[in-house]
Amino acid sequence: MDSMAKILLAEDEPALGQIVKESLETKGFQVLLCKDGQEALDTYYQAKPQLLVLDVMMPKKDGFTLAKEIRMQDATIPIIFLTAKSQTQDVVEGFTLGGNDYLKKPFSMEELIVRIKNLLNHRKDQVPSEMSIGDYIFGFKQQTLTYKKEEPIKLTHREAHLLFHLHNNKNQVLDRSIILKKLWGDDDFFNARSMDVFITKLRKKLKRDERIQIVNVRGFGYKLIC
Amino acid sequence: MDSMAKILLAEDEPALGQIVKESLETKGFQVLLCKDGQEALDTYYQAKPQLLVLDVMMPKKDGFTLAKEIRMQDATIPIIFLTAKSQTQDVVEGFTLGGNDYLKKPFSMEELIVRIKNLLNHRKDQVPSEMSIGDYIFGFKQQTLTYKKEEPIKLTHREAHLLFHLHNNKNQVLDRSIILKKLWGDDDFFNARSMDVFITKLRKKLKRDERIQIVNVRGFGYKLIC
DNA sequence: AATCAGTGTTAACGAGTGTTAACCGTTTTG
DNA sequence: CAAAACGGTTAACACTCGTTAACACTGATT
Repeated sequence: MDSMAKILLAEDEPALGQIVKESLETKGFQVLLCKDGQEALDTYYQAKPQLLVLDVMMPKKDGFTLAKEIRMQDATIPIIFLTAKSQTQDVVEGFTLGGNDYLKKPFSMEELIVRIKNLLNHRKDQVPSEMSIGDYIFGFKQQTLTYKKEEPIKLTHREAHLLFHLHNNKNQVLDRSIILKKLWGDDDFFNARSMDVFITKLRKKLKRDERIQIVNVRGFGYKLIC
Repeated sequence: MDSMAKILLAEDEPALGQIVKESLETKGFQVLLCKDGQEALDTYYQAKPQLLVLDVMMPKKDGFTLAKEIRMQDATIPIIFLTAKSQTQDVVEGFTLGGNDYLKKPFSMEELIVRIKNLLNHRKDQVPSEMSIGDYIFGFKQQTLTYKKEEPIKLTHREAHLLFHLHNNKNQVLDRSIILKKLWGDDDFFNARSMDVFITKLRKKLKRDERIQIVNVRGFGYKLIC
């Protein structure tokens, strides 16, 4: 299984990229090495790898921006970020949940391999594609909400991710800034307002079961009650 | 209350499973014994237990993988892992946060029972979602006050928390500074006045049942009488 | 190339929530 | 009794959030 896995590696420093590529290949992975973010995005669409290893600082498109675009296409593909130690902790942490992980440079190859194997193996188990919310069934990967036996309601990427995090923290207050960093990568005024819009959209789509509520906690965040 | 608690026990070794099941049953728990991870997952969905005791090493689906899936459904259900001593410490520790705990095999039944009771009791303290105050039903989680069969009155976050603390200390004087520190994080002049405003608001919303009163104890705090 | 549908962002306005100030009566203190 | 302290209540205010709609961007289709 692992032996066939296709890995996309985006690293702008040629020497490092080559070493990592070769090391991974000796472990039986197929490695696609890209030297900048744009090339990585193109390669992603073309080759559909099972896992991404992205340098954060890259020409043309940085790792986070790239990751966000790819997450629009695939909500669950595991991503490992390679970060320089100068990278601030909190920015990185915003990305580490979900199918993500990160490694600080310099890192050992063993460590990278362990994490790759871990993400590839446990992936299927980590995100059970369907979860129940009240009388709804929420298909995260399918991006659908199904009320009892009715026609599934389609969710957009943002809606599905937002609901996913709310559900993971159901009956607890989920901090605005945590959601914003996870979904938008940053916490600024406009993102915050955008998020409010999606809360409205989710409330509409969830209103068939009145036991389910998304309650606001002023100044802190939202709480999914079910 | 505990006596009615449903516990899911997943343990692949039949002899051990049977012993634990019977021991817990003599303590008044209802025990659902499953012999592998897959069966446990099915049983979980069907029976909705209040607590899980999972062997880590099991056929079909190991305890950690199982726990992850169940956590997607319920982020707060307490889980106790049973681990062989060969299990490395650090792997186990990754799972001990949240509502989790673990026991190294071999373990004593007393120890298991203590931990079960501990987790079940703590949990109840954490979220007794509904409590009755006179003829009202106070939904703390839902932030509502329902008088008999009428339309629920909505409470704001502050109102709900304030009432929650008053109710937790009903018929006793609750010190001003304690509430202020818990709800406002600090005890200063302005917060104190703000709190008085909320007391007024609560009194209004509680006035349908005249047996309920929020009495001021000059210089000390408030007392909820019901 | 032009149009269209889907998605996400920005803007604008109104409603909800919490804080502060002001005024009042009551109780305590000197 | 007068002054001070305390608390009740209301209203004004500032800030946050809910909601709608317009707009921008992307891909797909014709």
